[in-house]
Amino acid sequence: METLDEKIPHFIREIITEDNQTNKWDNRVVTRFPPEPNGYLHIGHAKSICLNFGMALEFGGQCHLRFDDTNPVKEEDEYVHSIIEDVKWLGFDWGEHLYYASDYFQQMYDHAIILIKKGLAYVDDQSAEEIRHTRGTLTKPGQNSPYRDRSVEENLDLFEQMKKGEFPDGTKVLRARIDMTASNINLRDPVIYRILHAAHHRTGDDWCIYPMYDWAHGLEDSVEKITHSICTLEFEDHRPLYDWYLNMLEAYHPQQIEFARLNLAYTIMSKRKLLQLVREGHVSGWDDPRMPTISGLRRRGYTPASIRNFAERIGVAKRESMVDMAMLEFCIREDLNKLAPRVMGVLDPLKVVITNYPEGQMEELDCINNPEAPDAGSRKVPFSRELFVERDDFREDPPKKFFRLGPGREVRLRYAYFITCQDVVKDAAGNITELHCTYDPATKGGDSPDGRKVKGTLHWVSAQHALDAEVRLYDRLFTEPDPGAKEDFLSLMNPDSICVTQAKLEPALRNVKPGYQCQFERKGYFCVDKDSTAENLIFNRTVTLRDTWAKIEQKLI
RNA sequence: UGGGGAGUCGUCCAAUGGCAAGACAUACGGUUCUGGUCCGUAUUAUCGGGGUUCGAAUCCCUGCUCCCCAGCCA
Repeated sequence: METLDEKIPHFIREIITEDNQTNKWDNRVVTRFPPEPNGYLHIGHAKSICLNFGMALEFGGQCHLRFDDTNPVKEEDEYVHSIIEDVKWLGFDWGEHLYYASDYFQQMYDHAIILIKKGLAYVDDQSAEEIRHTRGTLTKPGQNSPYRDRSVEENLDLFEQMKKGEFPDGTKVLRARIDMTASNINLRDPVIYRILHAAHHRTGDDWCIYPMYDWAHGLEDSVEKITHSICTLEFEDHRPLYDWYLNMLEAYHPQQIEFARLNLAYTIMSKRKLLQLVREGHVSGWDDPRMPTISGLRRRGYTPASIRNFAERIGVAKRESMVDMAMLEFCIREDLNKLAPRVMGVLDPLKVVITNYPEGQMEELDCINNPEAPDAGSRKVPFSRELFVERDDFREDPPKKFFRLGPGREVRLRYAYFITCQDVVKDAAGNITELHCTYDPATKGGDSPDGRKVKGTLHWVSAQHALDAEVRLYDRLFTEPDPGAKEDFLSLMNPDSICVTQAKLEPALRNVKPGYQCQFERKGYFCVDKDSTAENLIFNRTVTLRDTWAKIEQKLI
């Protein structure tokens, strides 16, 4: 597995290095990636995955994949499968260490009993609403529950009855007995167990009480002997609770470390909102190529290495930030530039007739597959009298610095010939339908023996040999940098986030299969979509090439 | 406004009292049969105010701004 050579220093790397020096964990490094299976993984999770697996790899440790499945009403098997697939695809290996929080339900229950016996937990009969009211506010302390001082025996008995299903949902909870006046709200007698008569995707109807995150998570980390429990910033003020539980239980006690989650401009990272996009059909699914999900990026043509490199480049810190999409795009271009074979495809075809080229003649021209990879060799591409070029490569009235085709202008057809535009053919409405050009037979292959220079080189395909294909061009999903900040984020969706065109491709692409990636010269990197068939080729544009001309043109306007 | 965090180029992110670095982006130039790639050059930053120090992004004081927390979600 290849990732960036340069390791950018960050505080977590530093902590682990220091822990190893001081022998804090007997030189063990055990991390974990603990997703809740209630949605598909996104690029923000990729950052966490790369961090957790990356640290384990770098320090010769181990990273566990653990499903934090403590809430049966939101979790589904489909999600665990997608998560497994995505983490694997990113290139990481958890070995034997695939775990589920639900595997620890009995242990968690046993530990709860220990807590009760220590007088540190009690069964509360208050309703959710009452609990909310007595919790106090940010500035006002809470009040003790009237059930707070039940005897250990009564708590034990009630808790057992809760487990046996003798109470309906919401009628009782088990709470930690900490401090209702704590300035940290998480410490105001947090709920440990709630009653939920719901089928769990793995344990079925075995349980009708389910542990809350804070109770479950520390215990999971503890039984797995995690050393560094890395999570995001919003759990910072849960750490005192994490520590309290483990201390009271006198259990093995990992160190929780928080870092800033990834925010990417012009997209959203909230699972809830992503789910909404899927459920309401604003996108085609979790793997819609416009989605910031791992599966969406994969379908879009992003490679695992590009995502890992991205994760390394953006670094790890505690300050909230918004990463530029340009960074991600740079990473995928960088990777695909080395790997992707070049091919010619015309996205918006304009017919060109080479008037002095013999009718019925065809020749096969040598084209280099990848100038970045000499070993990739070359291929033959058919050339004939009628071709397609990109409509945008011709201007009837060329602006300044436009090097492409225009009336009377000469350009090179890549690997083919120099051609000169002689005539512009239009329909009754004035639309350009065809260009009549002449070619210089002496320039075969694309070089002029007389040393004549030409400023533009165009890609092309032979009309009679061309393949038809559907090409899907993607743009950012939202029109504003931080759509997630608005509740009404749907109104910020980019109406042009997908644009479908009928393209003409060189025939070598006839048998490509889903997942195949290439560069359409001068246009961008593309991959064959999973819905593509031999009869109906479908390509997704992964990312455009850097486009200097577009910038120049932008400035002219 | 109680508690917990965070403020360094446009965007990410380094520096651990000793020359404010790198990447992306941007601009310009070179190379080029992709206006791609590659190469070179350049621009731009320590939240404000005090203090300590020979020396402060870093330490102290003070102010400001931003983020998170009042689920029987994670």
